[in-house]
Amino acid sequence: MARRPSQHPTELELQILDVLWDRGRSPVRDVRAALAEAGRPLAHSSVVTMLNIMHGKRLVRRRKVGKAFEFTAGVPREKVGVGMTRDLLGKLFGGSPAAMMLGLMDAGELDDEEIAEIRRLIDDHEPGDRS
Amino acid sequence: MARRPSQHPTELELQILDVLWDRGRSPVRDVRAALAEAGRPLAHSSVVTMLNIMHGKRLVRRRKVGKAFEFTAGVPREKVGVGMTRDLLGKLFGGSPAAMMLGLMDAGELDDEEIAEIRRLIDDHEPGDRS
DNA sequence: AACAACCGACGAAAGAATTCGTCGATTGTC
DNA sequence: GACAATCGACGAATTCTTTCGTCGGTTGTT
Repeated sequence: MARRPSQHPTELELQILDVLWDRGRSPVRDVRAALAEAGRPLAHSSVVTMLNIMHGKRLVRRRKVGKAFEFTAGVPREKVGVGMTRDLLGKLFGGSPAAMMLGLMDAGELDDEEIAEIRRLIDDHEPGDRS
Repeated sequence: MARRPSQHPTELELQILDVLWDRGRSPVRDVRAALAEAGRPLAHSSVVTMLNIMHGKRLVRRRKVGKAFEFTAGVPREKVGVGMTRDLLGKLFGGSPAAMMLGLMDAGELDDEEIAEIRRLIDDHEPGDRS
C-alpha cells in the first residue's frame, strides 16, 4: 500500500546538498565529479534525475547559464541540520539534547577538545539571548 | 537499479523499537495498541510483518509464550541513538557535536534549563574518564 | 459440535528512493 | 559538412519500506 513521505532529505539528497553547500553554484558535471570524489560514482543521467527531483521538492534552485543549468542549494544547511536534529532528539532522546550529549559521552564519542568547545559555547550564551 | 540498505532502523522500525524499549516484552497485540496510541494505527498483519522483518534483521528478539510470540528490542536504545547521532553529525555538522549545539542554540531550540543540564554534565565529566 | 476470537504465515500492492540507457538538440573541432 | 562531446528530458528497472487481505490452525465459549 502506501507510505509516508519523509520530511527530510534522503541519504543521496543530503550528499548532493552537501556538495552544493560546499561548492556553491555548480553545473551537473561538477556535482557529479564531487559525488564521485566522495565515493558515490553515478552516471550523468542519475545525477540529472536526482537534481530534477530535488528541484521539484524545492531542495535546489536552478539557473540557466548559457545552454546548461547551474544548481544551488535551495535550503540552508543550518535549517536542515536543526530540523533533522530535532527529529532525532524527539525519536530517540525524549526531546532532550542533554540526554543526547550524555549518550555521546558514555559512548566515548566526545573527546576532551570537543567538550571544551561546548563549554565555551555555553559560557558565551546569555540566558534568553536572541543574538 | 539497486539501492543501498540504510544502516539504521527506518521510521516505522524506530517507532516499534520505541514501544518495546518503553514497555519491555510485549505481544503483537500490545505493540499494535501502543502504535495506535502513538498515532500510527496499523492492521494486525502489518505489525506482524514488520516484526518479522525486524526479527530477520535482528532488531527484535522473539520468545514463544504459550501459542503466541512475545517480542523484545534486540538492540539497546543507547546504541541506536549514538549510531544515528554520529551519522547525523558526520553528514551535517562536520562531525562536530559543538557545531550541532551551536546550531540548536542559534535556532532557539535550547531553553535555559536544557543548557544548565548540559553544563552540569560537562562539569561532572572527568577528562579522559572511562566510567 | 458450532461459532467467535486470536495468531502467525504468505503473498501482494504501491509509493519512495535510486540508478541508468537512450534520444534529440546544441556546440565545438577537423 | 562530418564527427565527437555535452546537456537535459524521459522512461524504465530495481530495491526498500509500508500496508493489508486472506488462510489455516488454536483456543475459548455456548
